[in-house]
This record gives sequence, structure tokens and C-alpha cells, in this order.
Amino acid sequence: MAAKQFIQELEEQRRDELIRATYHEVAEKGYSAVTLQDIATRAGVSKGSTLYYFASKEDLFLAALEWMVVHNHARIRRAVEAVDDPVEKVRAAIASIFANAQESRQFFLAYSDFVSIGARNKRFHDLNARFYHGCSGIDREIIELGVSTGAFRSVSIDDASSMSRALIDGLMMQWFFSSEITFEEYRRRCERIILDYLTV
Amino acid sequence: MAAKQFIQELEEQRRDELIRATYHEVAEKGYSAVTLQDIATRAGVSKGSTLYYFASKEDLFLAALEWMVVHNHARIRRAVEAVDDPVEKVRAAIASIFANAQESRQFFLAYSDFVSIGARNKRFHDLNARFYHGCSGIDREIIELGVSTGAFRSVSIDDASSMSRALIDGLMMQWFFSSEITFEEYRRRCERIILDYLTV
DNA sequence: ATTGTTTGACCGACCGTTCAGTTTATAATT
DNA sequence: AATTATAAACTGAACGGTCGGTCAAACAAT
Repeated sequence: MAAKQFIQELEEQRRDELIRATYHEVAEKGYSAVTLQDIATRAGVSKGSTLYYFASKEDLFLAALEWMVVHNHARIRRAVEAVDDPVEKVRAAIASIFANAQESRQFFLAYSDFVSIGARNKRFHDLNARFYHGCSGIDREIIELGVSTGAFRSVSIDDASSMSRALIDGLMMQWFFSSEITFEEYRRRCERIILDYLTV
Repeated sequence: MAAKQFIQELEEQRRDELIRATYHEVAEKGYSAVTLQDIATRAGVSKGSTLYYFASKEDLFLAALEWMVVHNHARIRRAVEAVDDPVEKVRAAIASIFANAQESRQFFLAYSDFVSIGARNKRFHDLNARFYHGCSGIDREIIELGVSTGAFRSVSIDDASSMSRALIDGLMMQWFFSSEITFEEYRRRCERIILDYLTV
């Protein structure tokens, strides 16, 4: 049993390696430019092996998207839960999202690809839609907490969470395409605008 | 000369047909799924002809991106210039952007592809960056006008235009991936949030 | 006849997927 | 303990198909 458990862990580890390799390859080259050979080479296995663990290229990429979104969300959530005050929660979420230019860049690169695939592929679209809500880290609960404690003005909760999410996504894209100001400045701008909108 | 002029117009027309065909094909199938044959067929010419007018697939796609962005921007600009009051200008821009769900969908589909290409291809990136500023239609001049006439509160002009643009992009994406509320409701939400942020 | 335009067959490269077979690890048997 | 059997893990060659780009020939216009 212990052996079997061990085997399963190894298997899980292999899958994880392949998923990480996929993520990095997609971030680097873009979805359609990445070949199974690229991924296999990066993960240190053969092309045949990758299709031993994932039935198809699409399955592997789908797993990579899920992995990427789940990990990202978990990271932000941890940062948010570390503080109590609703304003600080918002600050923590934004700080977490704009923590590292290099990582944000990678995430944006991979995610923009998955968005454009999700626009036409039902499986990717559904996965995107499933993870979209609250994925900014500034969830409904935070807004509700802020309103109930009087820290936020009582703007519609839907508007507030929609606004936060949209602003983060939109500013990420601006940062990516216009190199006028620094990543750090975009972080400050994001915090400023969102808190300006939320607070009294 | 008249004949030559006529020829040139015909040539220009061919190029335009190819560009439109490219735009529609990309919106439908996605950049990497579209083949030169697809475009040629839609435009009613042969693949060879396509490459007679555009040196490469990349050149054609680049022209399509430029066409798409320029036309979109011009359309919004016309709507904005039709009214005088800064608040009405903002309303007009948003109304123009959220005018037609079908067209917005097409635009989003094509543009999301070009974004992900622009993330790695310098030519596409540069084109994106060049057209990015003021492309939301809520340009700096509108903000300045609003502030000077007292219609807007004197928030930083950079923040205000950044915010408008980001919100429009972000809400478009939300609309695309979460079908909870209608396109029309997203339009209203967009207007509400932006004007709430801009006005006193 | 010359120049410009159009075509479709063709080439070479590429890539996802399959598969027959090898290696490795575990279990069974002697 | 040594050997064999069995299944899982893994490999790389090969296949079938696609696609961007080339080109020689055909066609049209002046």
C-alpha cells in the first residue's frame, strides 16, 4: 500500500512537472507556438510520455490553465486573509497581484493566450468562466465587510467587485502595452483608484 | 493618369477586401486557426493572389489589426464629437463602445487574439502600443474639459483616463466570460462606475 | 509585346497522435 | 535468493495531415 501510495505520488509529480512545463512554455512562446516536444523536453521526458499522462494536447493545456488560476487565486487569498481591516484587505490583494513584475508578466502572457482560446473553445471558456468570479481577490465578502464596517461607501456590491476586477485586468494590460510608467506606479495607481472608488 | 488612378483604387479595394476577410476570419476562428486559404476563399480570390498583395501572412494580419483599431477608434470619435458636454461625451463614448453586442463580440474575439500575439511579436506589440493611448475614446482632452468646466472632480488626468480605459476593457472581458447579466446591463454598469468616479 | 495580375499545383517543414517495442519495477514462483 | 512473469512507464520512429510560401504558366490590359 505504501508502495502504491508512493507510485501515485510519483505519478502526480510527473503530471505536475508537465503542467508547470506547459505553463512556462505557453508564457514564453504562446499557446499555438508551443509543441508537445517543447513541453516534453522542458519536463525532461519524451513526447510519448506526455501523451501517456494526458490524453491530448488540449487536456494538458486545460490542466495547465486550471493549475495557473488556482495557484494564483490561492496566493492572493492568503495575503488577504492575513489582515483584518477591509481597506487593508484590498491593499493586500492589490499588493499581492502587483507583487512581482516578472511573475505578473508571465501570468499575463499565459493568461492572455488562454483568454483568446477560451473565446472559441467551450472547455476553456467554461474553465475561465468558472474561475472568473472573485478571482481578483477583492471578493464580495470584502466589499460587504467594508460596507458594514463603514469603511466603504455603500455603492452596489456588484458594481464594486466588478469595478475592482475590471480595473486590475485593465491596468495589467495597460502596463503590458505601454511602458511609460513602471509596474510599481501601476500598482499605486490601481490602489489609488479602487480605494478612491470604494471609500467614503 | 485617370486610368492609373483607377487601377490603384482597384488595388486598394482588393487589399481592403483581404483585410476585412482577415478580420472576420480571425474573429471567427482565431489567429492561428486561420489559414491563408480561408482568407482567400472568403475574399473570393486565390491563395496566390493573397500573397501577391501582402508579402506574408504576418503582414496581412498586421494590416488587419491596424484597420480594425483605426476604424473602431474613428467610430467612437465621431460619437464623442457629436456632443459638447463632457459628461455627455463620456456617455457617448461608452454608448458607442457598447452599442452592439454582436459587433463587440467580434471585436473582442479578434482583439484578444491580437493581444496575445502582441505579447510576443514585436511588430504587433508596437502597433498595439501605438494605438493604445486614447483608444477608449475617453481621451485626455475630454477629462481636461470636464475638469475645467467643473463637471468632473479634479482627479489626476492620468488616473482618470487610465481608469476609463481599464474599466471598459475589463468589463468587456467580464461580459464575455460571465453570462450572468446582459450586455446592456454591462453598458449601464460601465457608465455608472466611470461617471461615479469622474463626477463630483 | 510588355507589363501587371491571377491561379493552383507543388515543396518543404512541422506537428499531434499512434504504436510497436524497450525498459523498469513489482509480484509471484521456485 | 534467484528467477520468472506481469504490468506499468516510457520511448522514438513513423504516419497522416496541414499550411505558409514559391513558381511557372496562364490571362488580361494597354
